[in-house]
Amino acid sequence: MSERDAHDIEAALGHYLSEEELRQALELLFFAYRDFTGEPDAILAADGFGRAHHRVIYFVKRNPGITVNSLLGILKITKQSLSRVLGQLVRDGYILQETDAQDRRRRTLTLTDKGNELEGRLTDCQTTRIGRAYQTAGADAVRGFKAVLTQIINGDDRARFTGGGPHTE
Amino acid sequence: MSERDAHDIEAALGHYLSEEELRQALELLFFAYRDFTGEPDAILAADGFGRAHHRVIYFVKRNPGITVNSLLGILKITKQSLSRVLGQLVRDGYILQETDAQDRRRRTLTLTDKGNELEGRLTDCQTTRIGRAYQTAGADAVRGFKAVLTQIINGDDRARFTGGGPHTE
DNA sequence: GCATATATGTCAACAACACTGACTTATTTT
DNA sequence: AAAATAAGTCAGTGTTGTTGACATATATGC
Repeated sequence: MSERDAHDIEAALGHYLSEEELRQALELLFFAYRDFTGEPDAILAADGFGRAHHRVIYFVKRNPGITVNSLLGILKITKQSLSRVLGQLVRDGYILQETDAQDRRRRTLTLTDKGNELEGRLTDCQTTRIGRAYQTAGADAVRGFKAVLTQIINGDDRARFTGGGPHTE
Repeated sequence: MSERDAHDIEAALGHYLSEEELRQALELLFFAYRDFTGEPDAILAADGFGRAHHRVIYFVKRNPGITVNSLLGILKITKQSLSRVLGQLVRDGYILQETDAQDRRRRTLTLTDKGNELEGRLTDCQTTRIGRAYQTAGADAVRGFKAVLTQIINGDDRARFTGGGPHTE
């Protein structure tokens, strides 16, 4: 069967979106994510950290006072995986961990000055890249970019982007 | 300083794109990529494979007869990292490796029937997700999605998406 | 008050996946 | 014949995820 035949059959079955079109999307996501994480990874490696540390620092910055459990909910990794990374960041003075006054079982997490400094350097890499892409592509494209990415995200986390600001539950 | 003041200062400095706007993009990429890779990861785990195997299978499917070196250029990992994964896939009968007739130093890679079957199952997960997102977001949004992602990709790989079909060099 | 649930932390073992560095073999190019 | 290229291999290391078992402190429900 030729490529042409395959396409005809696809169309006949009502597949408006060709396999080629969809595969292009897979590849865009692969290459974009690869390059998007490349620069921060290099900075982190210099401090002896990895991408997991970046994610923790980022979401603590975005959700000051977040609890360990909420962070686990965002990252969708195990407690033991987070513990190793979070423990390092607390020991090395990037994250401050305090007992919550309302519920003394909980530990609230906030960035120290040192943590804020590193977070800024890491995030700058990425916002600069995104900012350039946004400006080149234009405001209309940005709306489309956000609309499609929002739909790619599983329903339970999609609300983070359809409502107001960041939230943790 | 209030949030409002911060925004005013940002605007005064000519930052058309607010930090909030750009951080939202970072998060969209994080959550979308996390969920985008979640289902295939589960399928792969059942076969004793990981995400690295998926990438190899995918790009061999897309570039039949690709050489080891070209694959390294796409994945941007070391020869030793690829070797482990590729070796498994060849041994387990997912990928066929043949000496190139033109240049006998080269090994060309193609999927076996077994490899094609697995590739199909993995890609189906992802194209279904993307297809749904595309249909919900609409054709206009899809153009924006592609435009922004293309700009996020480093210049040397951007041409993959601005010209014709897939290529390997 | 006591039982239960929740939040957190920890120990141990394991696997996937990336890295560096050093080296070999076969083949092609100059 | 020498140099460059393509591929493969061996050894060691580090990050990041997993499972399973268990411990401690605190809060909540009856």
